[in-house]
Amino acid sequence: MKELSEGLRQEGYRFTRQRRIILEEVRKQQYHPSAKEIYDAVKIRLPNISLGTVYRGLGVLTELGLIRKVEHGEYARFDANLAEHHHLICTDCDQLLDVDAPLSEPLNTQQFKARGFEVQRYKIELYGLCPTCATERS
Amino acid sequence: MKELSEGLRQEGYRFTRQRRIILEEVRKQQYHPSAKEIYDAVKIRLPNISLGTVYRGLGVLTELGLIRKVEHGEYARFDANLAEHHHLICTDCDQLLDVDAPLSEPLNTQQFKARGFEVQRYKIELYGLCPTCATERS
DNA sequence: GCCCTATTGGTAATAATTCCTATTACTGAT
DNA sequence: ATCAGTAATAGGAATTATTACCAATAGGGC
Repeated sequence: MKELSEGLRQEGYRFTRQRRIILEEVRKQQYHPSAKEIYDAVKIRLPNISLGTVYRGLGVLTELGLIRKVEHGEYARFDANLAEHHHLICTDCDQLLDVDAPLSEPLNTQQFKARGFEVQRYKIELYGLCPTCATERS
Repeated sequence: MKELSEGLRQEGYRFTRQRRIILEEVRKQQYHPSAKEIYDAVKIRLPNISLGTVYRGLGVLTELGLIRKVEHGEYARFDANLAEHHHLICTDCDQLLDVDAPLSEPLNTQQFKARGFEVQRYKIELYGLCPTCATERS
């Protein structure tokens, strides 16, 4: 949690019990929890926490780079897995899955510089069949 | 418009004046209009059209592949530019811009097959500085 | 033109996210 | 340790994009 308390202080934020527990709970989740799901999990430990605090906390954690926000579909999801990975959205069952593998050929971000874009990071979303649905089709 | 009328019929949809004009107006827009902006533009030509019809029309057009839906930020945006291109979200001014260039090295989608994923298409979102903001920084 | 059914318009409902305000709790300095 | 100043919180209400609903209308195959 040192990265949290120091990260917060560096940006002028405060290290609060709520934010610590929000981060802990996001890290416990396996599958891209929504703000509401995180709220429910945190609420067990902090029964008085409000949904607004969770939203604000998630925003701060995202800003600090301690979690990732995945915007897809009707609500945002959060992800504490910071290793390079991409997301597959199954066009059959509509699930969001991790593809835990870096690209075999990393994307050359320099190529966009010629057009004036300075790329800092990128996100790849793959659409197709997840392993389960792909098997069922064959 | 033949691709629209035939595409619609193929899927059991009907070719209506509303859908035709929605497509025409999306094609007129340069910068990823929102559903509301399309609604406003269509409303000039069809003053009685309802927002729900525009949403439904955009959904059908997206399903037929005649337009693309770009989900980012607080609302969805639509794009009639079907040429391969990617999107840059400027981390400074928060604008969504087209990067009208295919990748110098196309993404190898076969690499995911080994993990059981059958990739049909993919979307790359670049985050960084747009030409305007990049210039202002230097 | 007739009939069947998808579509429309208008409105109400839904749901994610943000906003507002009084209260509480850190923080840094004394 | 106490105090003052400031930022964060809880709780609820407000906002807003998107969907759902339903009676009336209009494609389009015959």
